[in-house]
Amino acid sequence: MKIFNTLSRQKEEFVPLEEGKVSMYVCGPTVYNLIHIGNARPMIVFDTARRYMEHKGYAVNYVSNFTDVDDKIIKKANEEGVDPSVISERYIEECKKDMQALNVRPATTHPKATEEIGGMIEMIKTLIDKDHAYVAQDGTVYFKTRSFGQYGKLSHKNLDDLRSGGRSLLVSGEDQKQDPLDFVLWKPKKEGEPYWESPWCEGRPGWHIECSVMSKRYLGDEIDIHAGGEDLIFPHHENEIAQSEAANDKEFAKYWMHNGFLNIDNKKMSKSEGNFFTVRDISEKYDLQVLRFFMLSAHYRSPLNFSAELMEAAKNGLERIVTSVANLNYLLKNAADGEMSEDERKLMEEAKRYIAQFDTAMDDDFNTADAISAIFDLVKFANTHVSESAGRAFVQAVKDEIVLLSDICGLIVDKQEEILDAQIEELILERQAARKAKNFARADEIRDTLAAQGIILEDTREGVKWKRA
RNA sequence: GGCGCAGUAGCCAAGCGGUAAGGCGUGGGUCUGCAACACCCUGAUUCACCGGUUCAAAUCCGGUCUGCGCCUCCA
Repeated sequence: MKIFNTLSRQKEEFVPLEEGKVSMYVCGPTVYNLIHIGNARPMIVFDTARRYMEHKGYAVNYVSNFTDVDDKIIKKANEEGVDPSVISERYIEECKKDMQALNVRPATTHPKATEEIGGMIEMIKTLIDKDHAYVAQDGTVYFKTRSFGQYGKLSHKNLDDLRSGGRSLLVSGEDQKQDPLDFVLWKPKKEGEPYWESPWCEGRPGWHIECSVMSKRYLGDEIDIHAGGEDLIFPHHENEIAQSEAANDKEFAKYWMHNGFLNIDNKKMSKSEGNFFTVRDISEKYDLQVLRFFMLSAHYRSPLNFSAELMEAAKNGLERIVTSVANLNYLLKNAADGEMSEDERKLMEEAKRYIAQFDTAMDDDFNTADAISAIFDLVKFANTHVSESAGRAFVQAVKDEIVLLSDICGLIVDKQEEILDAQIEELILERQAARKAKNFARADEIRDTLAAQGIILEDTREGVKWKRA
């Protein structure tokens, strides 16, 4: 399995620190609002990476944090006149709902920044002891960026370029920095802000130190994979590396993975542009499986454009897979028991090729676009070769394959059959009778009535089927 | 200014040295009372443009054009 490592800017063969195990940290959202569809991309793609690695037999320890102390949370809390924890708890719950609807599995651990303050103070102490950090007059603790020789290795920037970047780095309070490149580890509280006691002042942690500490606590000093959006490369991840490696004297993460950005109608999503969508917004119009399918249809490192037309196309594409599985379920009902025939066995051998095709794609830096094309090939195979005459074992085997591959992508394609209420059931029967009597006007009338209720009827060779619109 | 990414059919998107996957859409056909599903056929003599390397290039090198991202909170 190869993974594109931002550190080397190359695909590298994945070799875990410990055989059979993977430790993975994914930077999670700041919970001050409902998550937007851009937040959903890393959740979906790295959840898919995790699922694939588990499919390959790795035990994956997957950690993803919630940043629950931050300016935006405090601002919102002040607006509502409530404690910041009310805001963060609320949006953590909402985020978990969205994740579930996206079929993103919960992490092994979801640490919260506010519950890890002790560890942060410890790490900051260590950094001060090692002379990688210093305390300014007002109690702010800064990381001494130039004390970490490898600073810039992830973002491939050199310190002098950063300095001569043209922009003034002197924001308020910046003048007490020894160097404009230094960044905050701990900052003093302001009036009305939540704060914690520390050896330096009552205050709260800087953003970057959170992830260094939570990663260390739940995964150890050295981890296999650290992931997040590409915008986090600099400064967030660069700073994490500096903090962790300076404090622990070990390589922080072996592989750094970054997903590309999601644009809306070819523009960056932003509230001021009016093209800002939360996951919740999308869920009102689509099953979120469609969003997931859409995001996996391109490579995770490519920029991805979101639009209504593209969602429609994704919806239809996913539908093709779901329909195929529904057909197989239908065939399963009346299929004959017994061993696979010789022909079926041969066909199954052929079908195995698609699994190999899928694995090859995923092994190549999680090429989900290619992997999904393998699922489509399998669907075509099923639609062509599995018919009423097929035996149960064969139908089941083909279905299992489609479901397995879809499941690795986190796509639910085997829809549980619902029980229709008696009234609808009766209408369907009445329609059948009408059709038999060639009373098509009545038959169509019933079909329209049910369609208005969101139930679509299809008369197939094998009988009447229905599905939800 | 620094660093980086992208440009493949109407749309989306793989391929990254061996002669263009897949999906959506369009049009035609088979099936069907009709519709839907499904299946078959329909699509780039060509991969932004110009040069170069090579037996061979969408794939490598150089240049041009266009779009985009990061360098500040941001997935």
